[in-house]
Amino acid sequence: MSKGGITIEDKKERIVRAAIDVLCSKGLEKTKVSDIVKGAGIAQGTFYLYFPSKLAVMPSIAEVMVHKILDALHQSVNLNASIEVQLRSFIGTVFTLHQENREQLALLYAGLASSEYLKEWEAIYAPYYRWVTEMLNTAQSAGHIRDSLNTGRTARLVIGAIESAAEQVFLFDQADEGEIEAQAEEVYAFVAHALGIKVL
Amino acid sequence: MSKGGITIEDKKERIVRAAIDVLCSKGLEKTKVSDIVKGAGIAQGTFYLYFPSKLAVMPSIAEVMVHKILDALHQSVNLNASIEVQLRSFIGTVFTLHQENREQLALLYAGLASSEYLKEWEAIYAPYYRWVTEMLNTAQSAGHIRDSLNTGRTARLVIGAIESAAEQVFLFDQADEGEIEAQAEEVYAFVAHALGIKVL
DNA sequence: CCCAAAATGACTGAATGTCATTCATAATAG
DNA sequence: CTATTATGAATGACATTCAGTCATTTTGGG
Repeated sequence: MSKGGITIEDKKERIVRAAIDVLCSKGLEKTKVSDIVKGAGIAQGTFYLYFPSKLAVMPSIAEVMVHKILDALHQSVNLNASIEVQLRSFIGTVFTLHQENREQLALLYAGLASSEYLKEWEAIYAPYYRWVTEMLNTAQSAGHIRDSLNTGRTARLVIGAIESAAEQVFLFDQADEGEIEAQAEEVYAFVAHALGIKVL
Repeated sequence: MSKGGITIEDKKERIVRAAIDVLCSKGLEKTKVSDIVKGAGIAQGTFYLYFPSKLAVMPSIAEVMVHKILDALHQSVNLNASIEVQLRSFIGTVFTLHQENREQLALLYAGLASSEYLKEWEAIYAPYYRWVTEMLNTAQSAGHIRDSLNTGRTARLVIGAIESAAEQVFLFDQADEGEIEAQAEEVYAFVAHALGIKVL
């Protein structure tokens, strides 16, 4: 606010935070820019100094979410463990994240899909894809998964499969614990076979 | 327009058709209800006799798209062929459809994801899931795919994997022919292994 | 150095224009 | 004549814009 340049109070960040808050509680359609600026404690016009339109916040929100996912994965997936164990924690983590952030994630898909922001998805997801590709590379070098797969392409397929499975359980059904567990187990078997995991 | 009850000119259908047209060319945000009614040749207010809001057309559009997908699949996938051949035509068909209707499909994801219509996805996709489940059931009974998989759950995973692969090629990249072919081949291998297809 | 004067640009919020939605009325049909 | 369906102008809600405000920084004359 004053002193030595520390508290520059990044407005953009505050807007994104407020946007996530409001959007999650009111949904995409019912969220007014006036709600967001109220949450961020700024004036209506200020919003437009940082984003050209209401929807333009979406890519920033997406980045925050991908960060969250990667953080969680870094923490829970032990890259030195066997590929089976890694895959299980991967799936568990994604499922937990979807359970805890279903609104945010639903929001994300809606917002990014809308409008012209689809293209940005690729860039935003890039670090996620890279991380999984790396994981597959290691496993492949070690001879734990089939040689015939292309790790880059397959990373996307793995992510797609696991995320769509998680979405289905948490977004559409209000599934009970057993249902969730069964779905997680099914994805595990599906992906494990797809990767051609070799039991040693 | 008059005669014996034949040309009742289903307004609802005309609205949906017009909506698909306009939405595809202008995108979700830039499409005005006035554009849709102009395309359908009706008055502004008439729209609201058939749909409670602009977004409410989305589920109807989704139904049309799922119909289109199922029609194409019925036509191209020979249920008497081996599961390998069925899977290949399945993938080919989905890829072709995504190539030819990328705007419609992008639109669809955006529109359904928006707002409260997410829940309807399940119902709209049901026949699609059922069809794939049936395909897997047959293959499983014949011992062509692994016994351990649950066909219902796996049907969703298969659809998810194939569709997300197709989206990625056509929505984000403007991939060349070779890239598309490579992606299709990779999904085939992925799903074939996932299903545990047994070579006879 | 010191202090006005001038420049800067982040910030504001009322004003504007664009739609989605509604509603009083008209047309049509049974 | 009544019920149903259709109309399109009127309404109100909002996203976006813009003419200013104000704190801070820069300038240059003493």
